[in-house]
Amino acid sequence: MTKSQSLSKSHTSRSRTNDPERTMAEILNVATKEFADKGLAGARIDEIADATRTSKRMIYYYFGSKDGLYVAVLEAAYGRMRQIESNLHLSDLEPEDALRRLVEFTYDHHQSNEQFIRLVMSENVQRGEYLAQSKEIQKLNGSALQTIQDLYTRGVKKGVFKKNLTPLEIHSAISALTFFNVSNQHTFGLIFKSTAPQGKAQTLKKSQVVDMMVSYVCAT
Amino acid sequence: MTKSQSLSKSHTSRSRTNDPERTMAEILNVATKEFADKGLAGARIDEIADATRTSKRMIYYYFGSKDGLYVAVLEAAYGRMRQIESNLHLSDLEPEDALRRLVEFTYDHHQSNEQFIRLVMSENVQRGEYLAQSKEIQKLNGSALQTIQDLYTRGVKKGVFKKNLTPLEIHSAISALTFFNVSNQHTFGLIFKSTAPQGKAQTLKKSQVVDMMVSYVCAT
DNA sequence: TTGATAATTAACCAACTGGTACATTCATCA
DNA sequence: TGATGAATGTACCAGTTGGTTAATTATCAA
Repeated sequence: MTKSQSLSKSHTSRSRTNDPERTMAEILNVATKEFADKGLAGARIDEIADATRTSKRMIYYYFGSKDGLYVAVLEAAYGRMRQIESNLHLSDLEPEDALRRLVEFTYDHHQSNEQFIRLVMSENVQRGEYLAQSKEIQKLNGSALQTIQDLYTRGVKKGVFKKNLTPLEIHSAISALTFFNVSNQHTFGLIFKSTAPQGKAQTLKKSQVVDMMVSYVCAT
Repeated sequence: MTKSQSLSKSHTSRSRTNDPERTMAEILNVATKEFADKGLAGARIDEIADATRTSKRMIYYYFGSKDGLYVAVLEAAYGRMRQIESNLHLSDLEPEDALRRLVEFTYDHHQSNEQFIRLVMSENVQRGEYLAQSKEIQKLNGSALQTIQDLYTRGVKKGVFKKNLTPLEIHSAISALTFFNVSNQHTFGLIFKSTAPQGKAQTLKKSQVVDMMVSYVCAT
Protein backbone atom coordinates (compact mmCIF):
# COMPACT_ATOMS: atom_id res chain seq x y z
CA MET A 1 0.00 0.00 0.00
CA THR A 2 3.04 2.23 -0.03
CA LYS A 3 2.68 4.26 -3.14
CA SER A 4 0.02 2.42 -5.16
CA GLN A 5 -2.53 4.69 -6.72
CA SER A 6 -5.39 5.21 -4.34
CA LEU A 7 -8.01 4.93 -7.08
CA SER A 8 -6.76 1.72 -8.59
CA LYS A 9 -10.19 0.07 -8.36
CA SER A 10 -12.52 3.03 -8.98
CA HIS A 11 -14.17 2.46 -12.35
CA THR A 12 -15.37 5.86 -13.38
CA SER A 13 -13.37 5.62 -16.61
CA ARG A 14 -9.91 5.60 -15.16
CA SER A 15 -6.99 5.56 -17.51
CA ARG A 16 -5.68 2.20 -18.61
CA THR A 17 -2.27 0.90 -19.50
CA ASN A 18 -1.76 -1.54 -22.31
CA ASP A 19 0.91 -4.03 -21.46
CA PRO A 20 0.22 -7.28 -23.26
CA GLU A 21 3.38 -9.03 -22.09
CA ARG A 22 2.78 -8.30 -18.47
CA THR A 23 -0.87 -9.30 -18.80
CA MET A 24 0.02 -12.63 -20.40
CA ALA A 25 2.78 -13.30 -17.92
CA GLU A 26 0.55 -12.57 -14.97
CA ILE A 27 -2.24 -14.77 -16.26
CA LEU A 28 0.20 -17.60 -16.84
CA ASN A 29 1.66 -17.15 -13.41
CA VAL A 30 -1.62 -17.18 -11.56
CA ALA A 31 -2.95 -20.02 -13.70
CA THR A 32 0.10 -22.12 -12.90
CA LYS A 33 -0.61 -21.79 -9.21
CA GLU A 34 -4.29 -22.56 -9.66
CA PHE A 35 -3.82 -25.59 -11.90
CA ALA A 36 -1.07 -26.97 -9.68
CA ASP A 37 -3.30 -26.48 -6.71
CA LYS A 38 -6.58 -27.91 -7.99
CA GLY A 39 -5.81 -29.76 -11.19
CA LEU A 40 -7.39 -29.02 -14.54
CA ALA A 41 -10.96 -29.96 -13.65
CA GLY A 42 -10.77 -28.37 -10.21
CA ALA A 43 -9.36 -25.05 -11.35
CA ARG A 44 -11.75 -22.19 -12.02
CA ILE A 45 -11.25 -19.62 -14.73
CA ASP A 46 -13.09 -17.04 -12.67
CA GLU A 47 -10.77 -17.54 -9.73
CA ILE A 48 -7.75 -17.21 -11.95
CA ALA A 49 -9.16 -14.03 -13.41
CA ASP A 50 -9.97 -12.61 -10.00
CA ALA A 51 -6.43 -13.21 -8.79
CA THR A 52 -5.18 -11.18 -11.71
CA ARG A 53 -5.09 -7.47 -12.31
CA THR A 54 -6.85 -8.14 -15.58
CA SER A 55 -10.16 -9.72 -16.50
CA LYS A 56 -11.47 -13.08 -17.64
CA ARG A 57 -11.87 -11.78 -21.12
CA MET A 58 -8.11 -11.45 -21.42
CA ILE A 59 -7.62 -15.10 -20.65
CA TYR A 60 -9.73 -15.99 -23.65
CA TYR A 61 -8.14 -13.27 -25.71
CA TYR A 62 -4.68 -14.69 -25.21
CA PHE A 63 -5.23 -18.38 -24.57
CA GLY A 64 -8.50 -19.17 -26.28
CA SER A 65 -9.91 -21.58 -23.76
CA LYS A 66 -9.39 -23.17 -20.39
CA ASP A 67 -7.65 -26.09 -22.06
CA GLY A 68 -5.48 -23.74 -24.05
CA LEU A 69 -4.40 -21.98 -20.90
CA TYR A 70 -3.66 -25.31 -19.26
CA VAL A 71 -1.46 -26.41 -22.14
CA ALA A 72 0.38 -23.09 -22.03
CA VAL A 73 0.96 -23.58 -18.30
CA LEU A 74 2.33 -27.07 -18.90
CA GLU A 75 4.62 -25.85 -21.64
CA ALA A 76 6.01 -23.04 -19.53
CA ALA A 77 6.56 -25.31 -16.54
CA TYR A 78 8.36 -27.98 -18.54
CA GLY A 79 10.38 -25.33 -20.29
CA ARG A 80 11.58 -23.89 -17.00
CA MET A 81 12.46 -27.37 -15.86
CA ARG A 82 14.59 -28.16 -18.86
CA GLN A 83 16.48 -24.94 -18.46
CA ILE A 84 17.33 -25.62 -14.84
CA GLU A 85 18.37 -29.17 -15.57
CA SER A 86 20.78 -28.07 -18.24
CA ASN A 87 22.78 -26.06 -15.71
CA LEU A 88 24.52 -29.04 -14.14
CA HIS A 89 28.18 -29.59 -14.86
CA LEU A 90 28.76 -33.26 -14.46
CA SER A 91 31.48 -33.83 -17.02
CA ASP A 92 34.05 -32.27 -14.68
CA LEU A 93 33.45 -34.91 -12.04
CA GLU A 94 34.49 -38.52 -11.75
CA PRO A 95 31.64 -40.83 -12.83
CA GLU A 96 30.69 -41.93 -9.32
CA ASP A 97 30.72 -38.38 -7.98
CA ALA A 98 28.77 -37.22 -10.98
CA LEU A 99 26.11 -39.83 -10.30
CA ARG A 100 25.90 -38.76 -6.66
CA ARG A 101 25.66 -35.16 -7.69
CA LEU A 102 22.95 -35.88 -10.24
CA VAL A 103 20.82 -37.79 -7.76
CA GLU A 104 21.22 -35.17 -5.08
CA PHE A 105 20.36 -32.44 -7.48
CA THR A 106 17.26 -34.23 -8.71
CA TYR A 107 16.18 -34.93 -5.18
CA ASP A 108 16.53 -31.33 -4.06
CA HIS A 109 15.00 -30.13 -7.23
CA HIS A 110 11.86 -32.22 -6.84
CA GLN A 111 11.68 -31.40 -3.18
CA SER A 112 11.63 -27.69 -3.83
CA ASN A 113 9.39 -27.69 -6.89
CA GLU A 114 6.20 -29.19 -5.61
CA GLN A 115 4.24 -26.99 -7.94
CA PHE A 116 5.80 -28.61 -10.97
CA ILE A 117 5.29 -32.06 -9.50
CA ARG A 118 1.64 -31.39 -8.93
CA LEU A 119 1.22 -30.26 -12.51
CA VAL A 120 2.82 -33.47 -13.71
CA MET A 121 0.58 -35.52 -11.42
CA SER A 122 -2.44 -33.70 -12.68
CA GLU A 123 -1.41 -34.25 -16.27
CA ASN A 124 -0.96 -37.96 -15.64
CA VAL A 125 -4.46 -38.07 -14.21
CA GLN A 126 -5.50 -36.72 -17.63
CA ARG A 127 -3.41 -39.46 -19.23
CA GLY A 128 -1.02 -36.96 -20.81
CA GLU A 129 -3.76 -35.84 -23.15
CA TYR A 130 -2.78 -32.18 -22.98
CA LEU A 131 0.96 -32.56 -22.90
CA ALA A 132 0.53 -34.54 -26.10
CA GLN A 133 -1.00 -31.46 -27.72
CA SER A 134 2.13 -29.43 -27.20
CA LYS A 135 4.62 -29.59 -30.02
CA GLU A 136 7.12 -27.55 -28.03
CA ILE A 137 7.58 -30.12 -25.34
CA GLN A 138 8.31 -33.10 -27.49
CA LYS A 139 11.69 -31.62 -28.30
CA LEU A 140 13.18 -31.67 -24.85
CA ASN A 141 13.45 -35.41 -24.41
CA GLY A 142 17.05 -35.93 -25.24
CA SER A 143 18.97 -33.69 -22.90
CA ALA A 144 18.44 -35.49 -19.60
CA LEU A 145 19.19 -38.86 -21.14
CA GLN A 146 22.25 -37.56 -22.93
CA THR A 147 23.72 -36.34 -19.65
CA ILE A 148 23.25 -39.76 -18.12
CA GLN A 149 24.53 -41.51 -21.19
CA ASP A 150 27.82 -39.59 -21.04
CA LEU A 151 28.26 -40.11 -17.34
CA TYR A 152 27.43 -43.79 -17.55
CA THR A 153 29.71 -44.52 -20.46
CA ARG A 154 32.61 -42.91 -18.64
CA GLY A 155 31.86 -45.00 -15.57
CA VAL A 156 31.73 -48.23 -17.50
CA LYS A 157 34.97 -47.45 -19.32
CA LYS A 158 36.62 -46.74 -16.00
CA GLY A 159 35.33 -50.03 -14.69
CA VAL A 160 33.40 -48.58 -11.76
CA PHE A 161 29.92 -49.00 -13.22
CA LYS A 162 28.01 -52.17 -13.91
CA LYS A 163 27.53 -52.94 -17.61
CA ASN A 164 24.31 -53.24 -19.58
CA LEU A 165 22.23 -50.56 -17.98
CA THR A 166 20.34 -48.09 -20.11
CA PRO A 167 20.25 -44.35 -19.47
CA LEU A 168 16.48 -44.43 -19.53
CA GLU A 169 16.43 -47.04 -16.82
CA ILE A 170 18.75 -45.03 -14.62
CA HIS A 171 16.82 -41.85 -15.18
CA SER A 172 13.59 -43.65 -14.51
CA ALA A 173 14.83 -45.02 -11.19
CA ILE A 174 16.10 -41.65 -10.03
CA SER A 175 12.84 -40.00 -11.00
CA ALA A 176 10.76 -42.63 -9.26
CA LEU A 177 12.67 -42.40 -6.01
CA THR A 178 12.65 -38.63 -5.88
CA PHE A 179 9.23 -37.93 -7.36
CA PHE A 180 7.21 -40.35 -5.30
CA ASN A 181 8.28 -38.82 -2.02
CA VAL A 182 6.77 -35.54 -2.95
CA SER A 183 3.84 -36.71 -5.02
CA ASN A 184 2.54 -39.28 -2.55
CA GLN A 185 3.48 -37.56 0.66
CA HIS A 186 -0.11 -37.03 1.74
CA THR A 187 -1.56 -40.52 1.47
CA PHE A 188 1.71 -42.00 2.62
CA GLY A 189 1.86 -39.67 5.56
CA LEU A 190 -1.67 -40.49 6.58
CA ILE A 191 -1.29 -44.22 6.46
CA PHE A 192 2.07 -44.41 8.15
CA LYS A 193 1.93 -41.33 10.31
CA SER A 194 1.88 -43.23 13.59
CA THR A 195 4.97 -45.13 12.61
CA ALA A 196 6.84 -42.29 10.95
CA PRO A 197 7.59 -39.68 13.56
CA GLN A 198 10.49 -38.05 11.75
CA GLY A 199 9.99 -34.42 10.82
CA LYS A 200 8.50 -33.15 7.58
CA ALA A 201 7.00 -36.57 6.80
CA GLN A 202 9.96 -37.32 4.60
CA THR A 203 10.20 -41.05 4.34
CA LEU A 204 13.05 -41.49 1.92
CA LYS A 205 15.90 -39.23 2.87
CA LYS A 206 18.26 -37.92 0.29
CA SER A 207 21.29 -39.93 1.36
CA GLN A 208 19.26 -43.11 1.16
CA VAL A 209 18.19 -42.42 -2.38
CA VAL A 210 21.76 -41.64 -3.32
CA ASP A 211 23.02 -44.82 -1.69
CA MET A 212 20.41 -46.83 -3.47
CA MET A 213 21.31 -45.53 -6.88
CA VAL A 214 25.03 -45.86 -6.24
CA SER A 215 24.74 -49.43 -5.02
CA TYR A 216 22.67 -50.25 -8.06
CA VAL A 217 24.81 -48.66 -10.74
CA CYS A 218 28.26 -49.36 -9.35
CA ALA A 219 30.02 -52.63 -10.13
CA THR A 220 30.30 -54.90 -7.12
CA MET B 1 -31.97 -56.17 -27.37
CA THR B 2 -32.31 -59.93 -27.19
CA LYS B 3 -34.85 -60.56 -24.50
CA SER B 4 -34.93 -57.31 -22.56
CA GLN B 5 -38.42 -56.14 -21.81
CA SER B 6 -39.58 -53.91 -24.56
CA LEU B 7 -41.12 -51.47 -22.10
CA SER B 8 -38.15 -51.17 -19.85
CA LYS B 9 -38.30 -47.40 -20.01
CA SER B 10 -42.06 -46.92 -20.13
CA HIS B 11 -43.03 -45.40 -16.84
CA THR B 12 -46.63 -46.41 -16.49
CA SER B 13 -45.89 -47.92 -13.10
CA ARG B 14 -43.70 -50.89 -13.92
CA SER B 15 -42.86 -53.24 -11.08
CA ARG B 16 -39.73 -52.57 -9.07
CA THR B 17 -37.36 -54.65 -6.96
CA ASN B 18 -35.88 -53.38 -3.74
CA ASP B 19 -32.33 -54.56 -3.29
CA PRO B 20 -30.44 -52.02 -1.24
CA GLU B 21 -27.21 -53.99 -1.09
CA ARG B 22 -27.03 -54.49 -4.80
CA THR B 23 -27.88 -50.84 -5.36
CA MET B 24 -25.18 -49.62 -3.02
CA ALA B 25 -22.63 -52.04 -4.44
CA GLU B 26 -23.39 -51.01 -7.99
CA ILE B 27 -23.15 -47.31 -7.19
CA LEU B 28 -19.85 -47.86 -5.43
CA ASN B 29 -18.58 -49.88 -8.32
CA VAL B 30 -19.48 -47.41 -11.02
CA ALA B 31 -18.30 -44.50 -8.89
CA THR B 32 -14.92 -46.15 -8.39
CA LYS B 33 -14.45 -46.33 -12.14
CA GLU B 34 -15.58 -42.76 -12.64
CA PHE B 35 -13.45 -41.26 -9.88
CA ALA B 36 -10.41 -43.27 -10.93
CA ASP B 37 -10.97 -42.12 -14.46
CA LYS B 38 -11.58 -38.40 -13.95
CA GLY B 39 -10.60 -37.59 -10.39
CA LEU B 40 -12.90 -36.05 -7.81
CA ALA B 41 -13.44 -32.71 -9.53
CA GLY B 42 -13.69 -34.24 -12.98
CA ALA B 43 -16.21 -36.93 -12.09
CA ARG B 44 -19.89 -36.21 -12.63
CA ILE B 45 -22.63 -37.47 -10.35
CA ASP B 46 -25.04 -37.56 -13.28
CA GLU B 47 -22.73 -39.77 -15.28
CA ILE B 48 -22.30 -42.13 -12.38
CA ALA B 49 -26.05 -42.29 -11.96
CA ASP B 50 -26.61 -42.89 -15.65
CA ALA B 51 -24.19 -45.80 -15.67
CA THR B 52 -26.20 -47.40 -12.92
CA ARG B 53 -29.49 -49.25 -13.00
CA THR B 54 -30.67 -46.86 -10.32
CA SER B 55 -31.03 -43.10 -10.10
CA LYS B 56 -29.12 -40.12 -8.82
CA ARG B 57 -31.49 -39.94 -5.90
CA MET B 58 -30.08 -43.20 -4.59
CA ILE B 59 -26.54 -41.88 -4.53
CA TYR B 60 -27.62 -39.14 -2.16
CA TYR B 61 -29.82 -41.52 -0.24
CA TYR B 62 -26.92 -43.82 0.53
CA PHE B 63 -23.88 -41.61 0.41
CA GLY B 64 -25.16 -38.16 1.24
CA SER B 65 -23.01 -36.15 -1.13
CA LYS B 66 -20.46 -36.35 -3.88
CA ASP B 67 -17.69 -36.08 -1.31
CA GLY B 68 -19.29 -38.78 0.79
CA LEU B 69 -19.37 -41.09 -2.18
CA TYR B 70 -15.75 -40.30 -2.94
CA VAL B 71 -14.68 -41.13 0.59
CA ALA B 72 -16.63 -44.39 0.44
CA VAL B 73 -14.88 -45.26 -2.81
CA LEU B 74 -11.49 -44.55 -1.25
CA GLU B 75 -12.28 -46.66 1.79
CA ALA B 76 -13.44 -49.60 -0.27
CA ALA B 77 -10.40 -49.42 -2.53
CA TYR B 78 -7.91 -49.26 0.32
CA GLY B 79 -9.77 -52.01 2.11
CA ARG B 80 -9.51 -54.32 -0.89
CA MET B 81 -5.83 -53.49 -1.12
CA ARG B 82 -5.09 -54.40 2.45
CA GLN B 83 -6.89 -57.69 2.11
CA ILE B 84 -4.88 -58.69 -0.96
CA GLU B 85 -1.62 -57.65 0.65
CA SER B 86 -2.26 -59.79 3.68
CA ASN B 87 -2.38 -62.91 1.55
CA LEU B 88 1.36 -63.15 1.05
CA HIS B 89 3.20 -65.87 2.95
CA LEU B 90 6.70 -64.59 3.34
CA SER B 91 7.61 -66.17 6.65
CA ASP B 92 8.11 -69.54 4.93
CA LEU B 93 10.85 -68.15 2.72
CA GLU B 94 14.48 -67.29 3.39
CA PRO B 95 14.87 -63.53 3.94
CA GLU B 96 16.42 -62.79 0.57
CA ASP B 97 13.82 -64.82 -1.29
CA ALA B 98 11.08 -63.24 0.75
CA LEU B 99 12.31 -59.78 -0.23
CA ARG B 100 12.40 -60.77 -3.88
CA ARG B 101 8.92 -62.19 -3.61
CA LEU B 102 7.60 -59.08 -1.90
CA VAL B 103 9.01 -56.75 -4.51
CA GLU B 104 7.75 -58.89 -7.37
CA PHE B 105 4.35 -59.09 -5.83
CA THR B 106 4.13 -55.35 -5.27
CA TYR B 107 5.29 -54.70 -8.80
CA ASP B 108 2.70 -57.00 -10.35
CA HIS B 109 0.09 -55.72 -8.04
CA HIS B 110 0.59 -52.09 -8.95
CA GLN B 111 0.89 -52.98 -12.59
CA SER B 112 -2.48 -54.70 -12.62
CA ASN B 113 -4.35 -52.26 -10.42
CA GLU B 114 -4.11 -49.04 -12.30
CA GLN B 115 -7.53 -48.07 -11.05
CA PHE B 116 -6.34 -48.07 -7.46
CA ILE B 117 -3.22 -46.15 -8.38
CA ARG B 118 -5.24 -43.50 -10.10
CA LEU B 119 -7.42 -43.09 -7.04
CA VAL B 120 -4.35 -42.63 -4.90
CA MET B 121 -2.94 -40.10 -7.35
CA SER B 122 -6.18 -38.22 -7.35
CA GLU B 123 -6.29 -38.21 -3.59
CA ASN B 124 -2.77 -36.84 -3.42
CA VAL B 125 -3.82 -34.05 -5.75
CA GLN B 126 -6.42 -33.27 -3.07
CA ARG B 127 -3.63 -33.42 -0.50
CA GLY B 128 -5.16 -36.41 1.27
CA GLU B 129 -7.99 -34.26 2.49
CA TYR B 130 -10.61 -36.96 1.99
CA LEU B 131 -8.60 -39.94 3.08
CA ALA B 132 -8.06 -38.05 6.30
CA GLN B 133 -11.81 -38.04 6.83
CA SER B 134 -11.98 -41.79 6.91
CA LYS B 135 -11.56 -43.34 10.33
CA GLU B 136 -11.60 -46.82 8.84
CA ILE B 137 -8.44 -46.38 6.88
CA GLN B 138 -6.23 -45.12 9.63
CA LYS B 139 -6.23 -48.58 11.14
CA LEU B 140 -4.52 -50.41 8.32
CA ASN B 141 -1.12 -48.82 8.61
CA GLY B 142 0.72 -51.46 10.54
CA SER B 143 0.30 -54.63 8.51
CA ALA B 144 2.55 -53.85 5.55
CA LEU B 145 5.30 -52.52 7.77
CA GLN B 146 5.03 -55.47 10.15
CA THR B 147 5.58 -57.88 7.27
CA ILE B 148 8.73 -56.05 6.27
CA GLN B 149 9.88 -55.72 9.85
CA ASP B 150 9.74 -59.52 10.34
CA LEU B 151 11.46 -60.24 7.07
CA TYR B 152 14.15 -57.67 7.67
CA THR B 153 14.91 -58.73 11.22
CA ARG B 154 15.36 -62.30 10.07
CA GLY B 155 17.70 -61.16 7.32
CA VAL B 156 19.82 -59.09 9.65
CA LYS B 157 20.06 -61.91 12.17
CA LYS B 158 21.14 -64.24 9.43
CA GLY B 159 23.76 -61.71 8.38
CA VAL B 160 22.55 -61.33 4.81
CA PHE B 161 20.95 -57.91 5.24
CA LYS B 162 22.60 -54.60 5.87
CA LYS B 163 21.94 -53.17 9.32
CA ASN B 164 20.19 -49.94 10.31
CA LEU B 165 17.47 -49.80 7.71
CA THR B 166 13.92 -49.07 8.74
CA PRO B 167 10.90 -50.98 7.45
CA LEU B 168 9.29 -47.72 6.41
CA GLU B 169 12.29 -46.84 4.33
CA ILE B 170 12.23 -50.21 2.58
CA HIS B 171 8.52 -50.05 1.99
CA SER B 172 8.82 -46.53 0.72
CA ALA B 173 11.48 -47.45 -1.80
CA ILE B 174 9.53 -50.44 -3.09
CA SER B 175 6.41 -48.32 -3.42
CA ALA B 176 8.22 -45.54 -5.20
CA LEU B 177 9.83 -47.83 -7.76
CA THR B 178 6.65 -49.73 -8.52
CA PHE B 179 4.13 -46.93 -8.24
CA PHE B 180 5.88 -44.36 -10.38
CA ASN B 181 6.03 -46.60 -13.40
CA VAL B 182 2.28 -46.79 -13.53
CA SER B 183 1.38 -43.35 -12.24
CA ASN B 184 3.70 -41.39 -14.49
CA GLN B 185 3.59 -43.60 -17.55
CA HIS B 186 1.88 -40.98 -19.69
CA THR B 187 4.11 -37.97 -19.26
CA PHE B 188 7.17 -40.18 -19.12
CA GLY B 189 6.10 -42.00 -22.24
CA LEU B 190 5.53 -38.76 -24.10
CA ILE B 191 8.84 -37.19 -23.25
CA PHE B 192 10.98 -40.26 -23.83
CA LYS B 193 8.95 -42.02 -26.44
CA SER B 194 11.48 -41.65 -29.21
CA THR B 195 14.18 -43.11 -27.04
CA ALA B 196 12.11 -45.84 -25.42
CA PRO B 197 11.02 -48.23 -28.09
CA GLN B 198 10.25 -51.15 -25.82
CA GLY B 199 6.65 -52.28 -25.69
CA LYS B 200 4.02 -51.02 -23.29
CA ALA B 201 6.12 -47.97 -22.41
CA GLN B 202 7.41 -49.74 -19.37
CA THR B 203 10.65 -48.14 -18.41
CA LEU B 204 11.56 -49.97 -15.23
CA LYS B 205 11.18 -53.68 -15.69
CA LYS B 206 10.34 -55.94 -12.81
CA SER B 207 13.70 -57.67 -12.58
CA GLN B 208 15.44 -54.31 -12.45
CA VAL B 209 13.36 -53.16 -9.55
CA VAL B 210 14.00 -56.41 -7.74
CA ASP B 211 17.73 -56.14 -8.36
CA MET B 212 17.76 -52.64 -7.11
CA MET B 213 16.06 -53.46 -3.86
CA VAL B 214 18.17 -56.54 -3.31
CA SER B 215 21.43 -54.73 -3.94
CA TYR B 216 20.32 -52.03 -1.53
CA VAL B 217 19.13 -54.21 1.33
CA CYS B 218 21.65 -57.01 1.17
CA ALA B 219 24.98 -56.75 2.97
CA THR B 220 27.90 -56.39 0.63
C1' DT C 1 -3.73 14.33 -36.70
C1' DT C 2 -5.90 10.46 -37.95
C1' DG C 3 -7.36 6.07 -38.66
C1' DA C 4 -6.67 1.28 -38.11
C1' DT C 5 -5.61 -2.30 -35.10
C1' DA C 6 -4.42 -4.22 -30.67
C1' DA C 7 -5.70 -4.43 -25.83
C1' DT C 8 -9.09 -4.15 -22.42
C1' DT C 9 -13.59 -3.74 -19.83
C1' DA C 10 -18.15 -4.87 -18.19
C1' DA C 11 -22.30 -7.12 -18.62
C1' DC C 12 -24.38 -11.09 -20.12
C1' DC C 13 -25.75 -16.10 -21.14
C1' DA C 14 -26.85 -20.85 -21.87
C1' DA C 15 -25.51 -25.22 -20.27
C1' DC C 16 -24.08 -27.83 -16.60
C1' DT C 17 -24.08 -29.68 -11.98
C1' DG C 18 -24.67 -30.92 -7.25
C1' DG C 19 -28.44 -31.38 -4.66
C1' DT C 20 -33.62 -31.61 -3.24
C1' DA C 21 -38.98 -32.01 -2.88
C1' DC C 22 -42.38 -34.99 -3.25
C1' DA C 23 -44.94 -38.63 -4.48
C1' DT C 24 -44.89 -43.63 -4.73
C1' DT C 25 -43.93 -48.43 -4.24
C1' DC C 26 -41.77 -52.41 -1.83
C1' DA C 27 -40.95 -55.29 2.27
C1' DT C 28 -41.94 -56.67 6.76
C1' DC C 29 -44.11 -57.61 10.91
C1' DA C 30 -47.77 -57.37 14.13
C1' DT D 1 -54.09 -57.72 6.02
C1' DG D 2 -52.91 -53.41 6.81
C1' DA D 3 -49.81 -50.10 8.13
C1' DT D 4 -45.26 -48.38 8.76
C1' DG D 5 -40.68 -47.41 7.47
C1' DA D 6 -37.27 -48.28 4.02
C1' DA D 7 -36.22 -47.86 -0.85
C1' DT D 8 -36.97 -45.77 -5.22
C1' DG D 9 -38.29 -42.78 -9.38
C1' DT D 10 -39.42 -38.18 -11.44
C1' DA D 11 -39.21 -33.67 -11.89
C1' DC D 12 -37.20 -29.77 -10.61
C1' DC D 13 -34.02 -25.94 -8.94
C1' DA D 14 -30.61 -22.47 -7.91
C1' DG D 15 -25.83 -21.55 -8.11
C1' DT D 16 -21.86 -22.19 -10.82
C1' DT D 17 -18.97 -22.07 -14.89
C1' DG D 18 -16.80 -21.80 -19.31
C1' DG D 19 -17.36 -18.80 -22.75
C1' DT D 20 -19.20 -14.58 -25.51
C1' DT D 21 -21.01 -9.97 -27.21
C1' DA D 22 -20.43 -5.47 -27.89
C1' DA D 23 -18.69 -1.36 -26.80
C1' DT D 24 -14.38 1.39 -25.29
C1' DT D 25 -9.74 2.85 -24.93
C1' DA D 26 -4.76 2.72 -25.88
C1' DT D 27 -1.10 2.63 -29.33
C1' DC D 28 1.40 3.71 -33.17
C1' DA D 29 2.45 4.08 -38.06
C1' DA D 30 1.47 7.08 -41.95
